[in-house]
Amino acid sequence: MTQRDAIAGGARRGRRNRNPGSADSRDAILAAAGRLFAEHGYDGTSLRQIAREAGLDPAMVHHFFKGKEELFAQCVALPADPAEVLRGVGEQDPGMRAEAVVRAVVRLWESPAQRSLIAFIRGTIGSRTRTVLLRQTVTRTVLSRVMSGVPGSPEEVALRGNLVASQMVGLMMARYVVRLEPLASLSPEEVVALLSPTIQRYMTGELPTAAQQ
Amino acid sequence: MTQRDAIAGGARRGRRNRNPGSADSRDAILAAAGRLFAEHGYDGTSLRQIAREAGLDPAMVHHFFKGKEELFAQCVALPADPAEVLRGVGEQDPGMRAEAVVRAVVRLWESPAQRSLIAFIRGTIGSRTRTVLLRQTVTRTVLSRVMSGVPGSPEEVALRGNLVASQMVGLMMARYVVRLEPLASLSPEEVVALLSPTIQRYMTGELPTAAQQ
DNA sequence: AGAATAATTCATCACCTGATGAATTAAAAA
DNA sequence: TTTTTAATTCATCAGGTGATGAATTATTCT
Repeated sequence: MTQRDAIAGGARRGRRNRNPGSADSRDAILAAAGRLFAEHGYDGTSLRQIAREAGLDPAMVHHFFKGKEELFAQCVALPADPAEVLRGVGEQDPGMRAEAVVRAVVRLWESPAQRSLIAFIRGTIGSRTRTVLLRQTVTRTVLSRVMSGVPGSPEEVALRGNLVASQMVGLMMARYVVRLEPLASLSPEEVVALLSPTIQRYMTGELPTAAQQ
Repeated sequence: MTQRDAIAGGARRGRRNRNPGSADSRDAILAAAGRLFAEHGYDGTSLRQIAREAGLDPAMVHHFFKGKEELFAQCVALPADPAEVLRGVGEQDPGMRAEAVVRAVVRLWESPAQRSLIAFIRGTIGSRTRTVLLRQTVTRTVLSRVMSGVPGSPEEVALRGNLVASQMVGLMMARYVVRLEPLASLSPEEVVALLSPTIQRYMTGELPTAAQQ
């Protein structure tokens, strides 16, 4: 009598005899992990919570993923290819590029990738070592595309890129992470209209220097 | 022979016979906790790490503080009284207030409170529940002061406040948390000069609306 | 001097964490 | 059909976590 007593709470062992219509266990884990990472951050989320949320045994997580780090990476790596999100932006004339940049970023954050992005932010900001990775990603893959072709010395362009990044990061934090109202409820186009002038000034406008005492 | 063998590694029990010039243990704990919370966030920092960093027994933490939550609160609550930091800003004419606002914020972040502020950010962003607290703090105690006396309907002023917050939050993240270069190395006055026009426009300038269609 | 109080260490507790390996069962491949 | 592979559960490990209570020693109060 190897068969378990059906009345005893524990689920039967072994492979399930059918996928009852719903998604794969692997996807269930990814979905649950995405929600929880986005809500409680990396350290604040345990594999057992994820398994419980997905209705599975904790060991399944290790069966499908090498460990917590890999699961987090899988949850967070998908959001979007920067090259894809910023497609066409680099070819726009720098003097009119701001609107395209803001629109691309807002589009991305309105997409289903939003949860992964929030998880990424929460998981990344929480640790200094992970923050280094964020900085490299931002400068090498995002800013290089956004700022390509902008006139000026390399240092000046780098500074302009930093300013652009500061406003865009602030937008993401305020609108999507902290959810300040009424900013969080604005339509995408309203956001584009409100921020584009700032971004354009940072990219190609006049940059004031510090007043000499 | 209740006395411990001096050769055995363990330190002698009981109260230390003198403060050898250095700071109190309580302060050592606060200092170590501040550093570690700022570096690894709330969940990523353990009481044992803090005690080790401070050169003390882990039980000391519970002797001086009720628990981890209270220690974090003590580390993070001190940074600054918003009323103090923004002293005088509210009385400035709204049409010329931006510079004062940016300068006050940058001054605060250049002060010794910086570590606590970073710890606060790291600890707060990591969790959704804590983020709610951040939102209330920002809107009720900071924005209300910054935006007092700005003309316009309440909704419009709230939106302007959100925009100001988005740029200031972005500045803090980019310059102090992520440390984008060259922005992180600029002098305070250069930062003030670069950001003030944006802040002023958000506070009292023209706000473009979304283009129809 | 004696009593009260504060600082310090130690030995634990109960719990949670990520991880591993074996056993069991179904599906897929041969 | 037989074999192989994949999915699932269980029992468990070693270690870290926050927390507590008692024992020990010094300082301070009376």
